[in-house]
Amino acid sequence: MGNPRSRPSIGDVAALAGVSLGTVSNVLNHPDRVSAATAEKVARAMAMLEYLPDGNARTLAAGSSRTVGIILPDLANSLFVDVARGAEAAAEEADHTLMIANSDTRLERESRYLRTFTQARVAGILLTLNDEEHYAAIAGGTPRSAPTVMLNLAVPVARSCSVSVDNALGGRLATQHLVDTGRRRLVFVGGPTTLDPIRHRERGFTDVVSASGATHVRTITPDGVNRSDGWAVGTGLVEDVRAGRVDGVVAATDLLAAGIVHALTAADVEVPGQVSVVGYDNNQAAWDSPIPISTVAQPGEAMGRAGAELVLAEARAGADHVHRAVVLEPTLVVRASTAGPTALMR
Amino acid sequence: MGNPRSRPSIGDVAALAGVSLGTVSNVLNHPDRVSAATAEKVARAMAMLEYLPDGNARTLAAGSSRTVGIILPDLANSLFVDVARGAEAAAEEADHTLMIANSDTRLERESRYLRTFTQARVAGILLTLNDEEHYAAIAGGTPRSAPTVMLNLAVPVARSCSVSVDNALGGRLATQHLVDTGRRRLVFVGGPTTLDPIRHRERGFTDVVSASGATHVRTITPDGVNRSDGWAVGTGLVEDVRAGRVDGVVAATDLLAAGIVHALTAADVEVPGQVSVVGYDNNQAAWDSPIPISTVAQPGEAMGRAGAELVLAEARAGADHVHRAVVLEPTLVVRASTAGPTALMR
DNA sequence: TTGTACGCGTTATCAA
DNA sequence: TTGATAACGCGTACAA
Repeated sequence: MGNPRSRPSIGDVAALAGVSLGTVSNVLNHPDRVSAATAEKVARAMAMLEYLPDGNARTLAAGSSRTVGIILPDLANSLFVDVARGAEAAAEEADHTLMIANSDTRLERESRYLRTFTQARVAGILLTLNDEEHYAAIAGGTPRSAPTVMLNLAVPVARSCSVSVDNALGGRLATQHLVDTGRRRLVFVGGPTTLDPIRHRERGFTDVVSASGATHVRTITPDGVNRSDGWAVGTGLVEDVRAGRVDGVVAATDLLAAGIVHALTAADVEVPGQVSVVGYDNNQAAWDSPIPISTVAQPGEAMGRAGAELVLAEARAGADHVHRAVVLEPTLVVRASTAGPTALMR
Repeated sequence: MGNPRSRPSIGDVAALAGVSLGTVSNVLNHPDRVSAATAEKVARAMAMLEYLPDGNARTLAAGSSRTVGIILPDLANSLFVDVARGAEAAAEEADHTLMIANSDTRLERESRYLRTFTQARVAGILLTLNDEEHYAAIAGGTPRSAPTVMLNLAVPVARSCSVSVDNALGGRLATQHLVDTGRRRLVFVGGPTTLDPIRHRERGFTDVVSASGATHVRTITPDGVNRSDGWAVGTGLVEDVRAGRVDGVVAATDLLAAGIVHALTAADVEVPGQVSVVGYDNNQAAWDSPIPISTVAQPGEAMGRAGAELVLAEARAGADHVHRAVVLEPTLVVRASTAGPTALMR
């Protein structure tokens, strides 16, 4: 069994320890069924040979592996790094391993990694999407696979578990904060409307605006949600702010907000003196901005953790599992970009 | 073969297509050995059953998988995200899949994921370390495994391939730039001395200092390399700068540099008017700082790409592979924190 | 408590 | 070109 070039197999261990093959397997998977003495012998043999069980053979025989796969849309976004952290912690506690794949928000890659994880027979898959269309495309075209929970996107609970953040609440939080600090002429800066979370944030915005009697001056929809897009938006807002037509901005992402603030201050508009700006995500971009930006923090780690726990629970439950939709709550983080006019940055 | 609950196997496809099992395998792995007509039949059967080959059985039989594993120390550092990107691109071109694991710089996790990848029989492993001690610990205690290439740390070429960046050159680049712009009283801000790359950066620093006749005022060694550490360092430098004892700072990371600049400007010290500051890594922190920070950019994507190519080459070559050590060159990125005194931020 | 034999889904070899 | 069959390394009933 096993020529010297290949890695030692369970048979080599058995031979060296002078026990049967099944016994070695037992010390690995059912230590209780084996006497302390033999367990010891076997352990020594394994150490001598530097034996490492073959995961593929194991998974093949057992039916599923002790790995959880997570598909992330953007590793450059610290939110998703937090998600990975949380998922990993939960997986680790359940004695599982987390494997991360980066989809770059591209549908083709999302489904490719989904396929890869499925073929690997992972115990569960965490799929992080922020685009409704991608979900629709994926929900249709994928063969039955491991338990999958959707992260960051609320989906019909009939189809799968999901963990999402209440984006409408986040929008309300940001907007209410502006209203509470005396702002009345508000602008919402969004992004591509296919991005589900952003649509919900805008809904929260409009809810508060109408309830509070503030004015929804307008919604601006840049092509993207990055700093450069924000810069363009901010430049376009300069005149409105100077004329007193706008005194508050809710941006759908921190990068957007950072760009807006940058453009505004570059034009000598005072933030928050003349206009307050709130971002979203609590990215590094928010606290790292010349004027630290107030923002809505998403519970990334909690999301990852909840996802991993759900998917593992589903893996255990099997057929009689019922899907659950967990909705987490974002929180407001107040910084200089919305403080009172006196709290200018020094 | 296969009760209705489990996924269809290659046997089910064979039965439905009316061919033998081996033939189905051939259309999958050796399409040339099969007639167009049967290939067509089989393809149709696979589609009907939504057949997906089992990766574990595949690698078990074939000996190794078409997956490359990468162990990253810190997903929050954009450098490593770039590395992952490059590795993924190269893997994809070779028709392989990249799996990412996050070690958080913890030795225990580094070796755990190494074990996981080894058990999974991945085609190759990319191990990103920045601590010499961890390398020593790992080089000793790991059973023979898949081809492994070290990223970010130059190791004896006798032991494995590696892709690293010339940190001494980076240190020279940063320091020479300071000297070229008229700075003479220089401080190096490092970090834990077990961090190999940082030691090399400091060596580059001292090389240029002595060659140029500038003064090495001192080296400061904070506990960590983050923004808060930088803030503390910057605060401590205020008096030295005011007194003209220090006019240039080379920091080992951008976060450090950002903290230093932040502390300095908060104390009304002009950057770069009174003191220039250079960072390292070209992180988001560098261009996102109130005063954008000059820095040394690491070729992260190139590093990942080279690593993946090396590891795949080694996997193909087998026994007669000879290790190679690739050393990449960093580049200087000049921004406001070192521009002439007139180029103050507005 | 320990050993035997079979099955997991695939690849690869060899005949036909 | 196609079909039968022996590995691949391990988990697990079942028998001893």
